[in-house]
Amino acid sequence: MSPRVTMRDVARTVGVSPMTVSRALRDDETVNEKTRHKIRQVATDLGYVYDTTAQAFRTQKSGFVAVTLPSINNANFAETFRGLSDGLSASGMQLLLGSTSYRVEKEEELVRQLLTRNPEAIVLTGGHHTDETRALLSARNLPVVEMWDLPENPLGHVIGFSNADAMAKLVTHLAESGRRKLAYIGASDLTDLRGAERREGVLAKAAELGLPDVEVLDAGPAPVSMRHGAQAVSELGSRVGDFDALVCVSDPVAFGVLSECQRQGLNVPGDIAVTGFGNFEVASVSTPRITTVGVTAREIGQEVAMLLDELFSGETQGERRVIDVGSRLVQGETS
Amino acid sequence: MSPRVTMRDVARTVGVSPMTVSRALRDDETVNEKTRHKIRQVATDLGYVYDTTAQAFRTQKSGFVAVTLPSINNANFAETFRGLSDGLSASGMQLLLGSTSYRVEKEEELVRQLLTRNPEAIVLTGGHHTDETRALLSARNLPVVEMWDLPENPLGHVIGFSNADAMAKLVTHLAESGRRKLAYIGASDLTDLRGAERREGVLAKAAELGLPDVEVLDAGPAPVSMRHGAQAVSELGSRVGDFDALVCVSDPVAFGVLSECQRQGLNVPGDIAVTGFGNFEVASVSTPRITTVGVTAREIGQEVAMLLDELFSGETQGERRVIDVGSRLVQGETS
DNA sequence: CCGTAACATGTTATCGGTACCAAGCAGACC
DNA sequence: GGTCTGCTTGGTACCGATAACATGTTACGG
Repeated sequence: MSPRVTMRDVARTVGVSPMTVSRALRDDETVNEKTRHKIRQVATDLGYVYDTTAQAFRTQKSGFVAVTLPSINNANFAETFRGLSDGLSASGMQLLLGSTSYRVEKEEELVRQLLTRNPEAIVLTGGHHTDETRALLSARNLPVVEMWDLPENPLGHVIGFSNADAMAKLVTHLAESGRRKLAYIGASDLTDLRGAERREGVLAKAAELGLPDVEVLDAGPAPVSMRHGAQAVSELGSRVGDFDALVCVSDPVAFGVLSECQRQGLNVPGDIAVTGFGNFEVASVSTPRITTVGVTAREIGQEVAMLLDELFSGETQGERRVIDVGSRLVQGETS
Repeated sequence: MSPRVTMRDVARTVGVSPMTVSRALRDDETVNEKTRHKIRQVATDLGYVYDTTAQAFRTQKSGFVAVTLPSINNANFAETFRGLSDGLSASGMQLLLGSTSYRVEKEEELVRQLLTRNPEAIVLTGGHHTDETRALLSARNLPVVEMWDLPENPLGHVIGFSNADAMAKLVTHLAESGRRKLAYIGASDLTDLRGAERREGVLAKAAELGLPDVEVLDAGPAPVSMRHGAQAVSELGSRVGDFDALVCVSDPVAFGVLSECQRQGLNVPGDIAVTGFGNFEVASVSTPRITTVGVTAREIGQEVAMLLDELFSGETQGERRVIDVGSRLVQGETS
């Protein structure tokens, strides 16, 4: 195998020093324009490929931003990732993506692994982490951003919203529309901590408004999706008549619920209301459209990107930023 | 800022050479077990974090596998990514993800960028690439895998299926059910080349079966999703009555189409059939369930991972692998 | 007691860029 | 002419790990 072409080779061919080649390829304007041109030309001709690994090593700047998502297969997180990716592409940063499967221990392992790549910043989804994760991150002098949540005890910057508040808006809306007997459908276990916050938000607001106790229906372990929503209703059988509103942890679950209700001949919203979370595309396209809470998934990613850009360009000096992007009720036709 | 802790520091503290530390941390069994233990202990105590960048540089092995996807916000590609990610995690490889937005020029730029990170393999979605991309890849001695397609002129290994064949199965099924007048709904432009293959598959099979000409309806530029399907039907207005089957480029589009049909009071499948592609969750949960073609998104990723594992472990010697994972008709209730 | 093997550890050079400092050279100005 | 300034280029060391080779140490049979 022929050894790789390096700057040295380019330099020798052009008749300059490697240093000049390095400068030319990074568009350093102190290099004479003709020289720069020639160097670029020769580099292309020789099939030279810049070695970012070497650069990262020498400069101690990896050009990486580490990102952890609970799941990549979730339209909202994917949108956030896209917003982040697009927003950062200008600055030349590469995203290093890892998926935690909604589990903090997995997150810890992932963070440990990602840190060995020397990221210049790390973006975590959610505000729940193991102590070890917290320790690992605070031991380093590394910008940390938590998103999709408003943690009480943030590790660094925060760009998120309150899951509990968002659900409270829905419950209030349902109560105002005369719904009384609510059921909550979401993941059973405590692995999905954002889901747990939503559930608590529902229970708290219902209690505050003096509604009867909300029944919590188990849709199985996280991540729950359309089929789990459908199944939950199916398992409920005739007991579905006990409720006049089904509050779901997410739009996909709500869609599954809606679909199964339709299959059973129930009238939504006549017989029963259904609500979701996240303003996924399916909520606005289904018939009837699903009442949900809109969160600005894409913008969260963009905001994070903007914040990181500022940090990298040195405009911002460390002061902790906490941005609540909020959420808004999106009234559909299912309530 | 305190300078980072390196192997040298660990070595000094333990009283051995850096080489021994290196060996110990990589679980080299030639290192005495007590020594190994002590080194690990000290490394933890000092807060040492292994520097993969330095390792990658020294060994000229990045530990990266580069992956390009048309879109991350697509359940099927996300599943493939997950399969790949899970399958490779054992081998310690990190995925470097890039999104092409369904454009080959974007892919070229991405490939160029990814190559500077010295990936040990590259996985591309689809079989269409610019000449420059092909040149870049063949200039390197790098395993290349193309997936989600069966390209005529593959760059390396292939794990995919025929998009045209898949659609042909649907058309055959529709024809056998007595449907005659088909419309195809998909992206208009030629950016989504997989979509284009599907369209051609539909047109070819319809012609072969002697069906009337298939009308191609424009759902806008790629990527098209639920809302575009709904909109296409909406724009069609009363002309929807001209058709007895709507063949859609993907399940999300089909769902949008189905939903809008329901909104207009059409009976699916009584008045008109609707079909999708990809066997997305929405197809199996919607009411009625959507007839579609199942592709094994997850398994494609797993297959790629297995292939790469073999390549990395040196079991396989270069011979080009072409795996057709096929596709299968999934009959729903919309046809 | 010696040679040899098996095991454990150390030494040196190196991967490909680039920070830092030095220096050559042309033109301007006194 | 001498000096100074600005522009352009070069030399050297180094980032942190590890491959390749060398060395030291112990065990054991003859």
